[in-house]
Amino acid sequence: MAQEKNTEEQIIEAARKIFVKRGLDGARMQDIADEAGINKAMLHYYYRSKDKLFEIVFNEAFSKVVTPLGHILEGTRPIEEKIKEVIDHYITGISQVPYLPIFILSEVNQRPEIMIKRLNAQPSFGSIMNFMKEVIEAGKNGKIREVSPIQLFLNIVSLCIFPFVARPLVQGIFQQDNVQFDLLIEERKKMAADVILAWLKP
Amino acid sequence: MAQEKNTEEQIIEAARKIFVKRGLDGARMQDIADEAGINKAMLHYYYRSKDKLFEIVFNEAFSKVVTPLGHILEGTRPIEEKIKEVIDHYITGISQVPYLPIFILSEVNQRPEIMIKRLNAQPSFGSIMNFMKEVIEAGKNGKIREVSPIQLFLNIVSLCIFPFVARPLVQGIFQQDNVQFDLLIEERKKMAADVILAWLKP
DNA sequence: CCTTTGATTAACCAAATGGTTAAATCGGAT
DNA sequence: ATCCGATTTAACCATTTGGTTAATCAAAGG
Repeated sequence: MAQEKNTEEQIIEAARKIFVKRGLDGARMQDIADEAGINKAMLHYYYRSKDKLFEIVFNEAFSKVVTPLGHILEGTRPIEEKIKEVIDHYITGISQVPYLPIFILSEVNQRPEIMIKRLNAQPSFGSIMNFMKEVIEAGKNGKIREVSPIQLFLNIVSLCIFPFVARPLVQGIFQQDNVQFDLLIEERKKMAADVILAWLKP
Repeated sequence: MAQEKNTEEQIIEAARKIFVKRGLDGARMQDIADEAGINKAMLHYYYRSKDKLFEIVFNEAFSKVVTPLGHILEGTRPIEEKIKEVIDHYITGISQVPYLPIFILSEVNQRPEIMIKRLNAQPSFGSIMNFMKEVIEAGKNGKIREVSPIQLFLNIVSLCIFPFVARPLVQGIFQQDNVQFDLLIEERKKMAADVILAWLKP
């Protein structure tokens, strides 16, 4: 193990790894300690309890995956451009942390409470609401087909995230190795935008 | 609790409820026993171990959610009709068991092994392969745009399943109650097909 | 040096958990 | 009524697990 770093950050790194891989219920404090190469008591010395430690890891993951959705849709370019860019950026971003979406979705489905606080303390969804208005506007102006902005948003996120969440199934059913899967994801950056824009064409 | 039924089935029902809600790691044998209104030892009397019991519940869930994908695409009607129908049927089907997709995806991501056996013992994916050929054929004939059949398949499944998997997030972000969410799902039966068919238009 | 203070560890603890067992109970056949 | 196998239960067991504690270590300051 690469020691050297300060204990606090070592612990967080280890906790990230174990919690994300095994979930809150499946993770063992001892495993986190082992992963960090330290004594189990240190976990409690620095972070009180398993729940507290988990909260930190979860919030961090939530920020990486959900928050970008709030920001990335800002700007003043035409809506088609925005959509193209958000899809490309988002898939690229998730590719760096492909195991986070299923982690978040699993935990949020099992314990919706952990998300409530986070959403409230997260006013960045204002920009999503802006995007919604923009969609309605563009629909009325005939620039795009008139569609439900929520459904549009859901469609974009579905096409971007689902493949990562269903990865083992996809690879199992279509007998893909990791290289093939990465290629499939790469293709989707352009394709997902094509799908959405074809639908939006007035 | 409604007693009356034979113990074996009572246990399975209780196990379904607890495992699907809490996952393998989060589920407690005692909770299953309580839910079934029987002694914990009965679980082992009828089903040896927690893992064995879980396997039954998981396989059952897998059949309900994944297997239909293999069957529903059969038949000889034009491909656009098939897609429309598969989407409508599939969303309707999942609506009856909306908590199963996240259960399956969570478990499969945590323990891909449990899926491997199941996929091998499941030759019904032959019909998916048939569908793939059909897509390529239709592409060459100019009936639809030429697209990767795997991506098409993934797009369909993404649009159908993701909303159920992300339900707490969707309801949280857009402040929807259950009625509104059901409405959103109902809308998607037609909309998801529109999205796919607009993309496929040659 | 010695003391102090924060960091670290081994040992420990109580509760929870999956699983077992031996005894009790039930139900039908004789 | 009695026997016999299947079913059911309470009590028990070993292990795991999150968490605590008291002792040790190490560096800083005097």
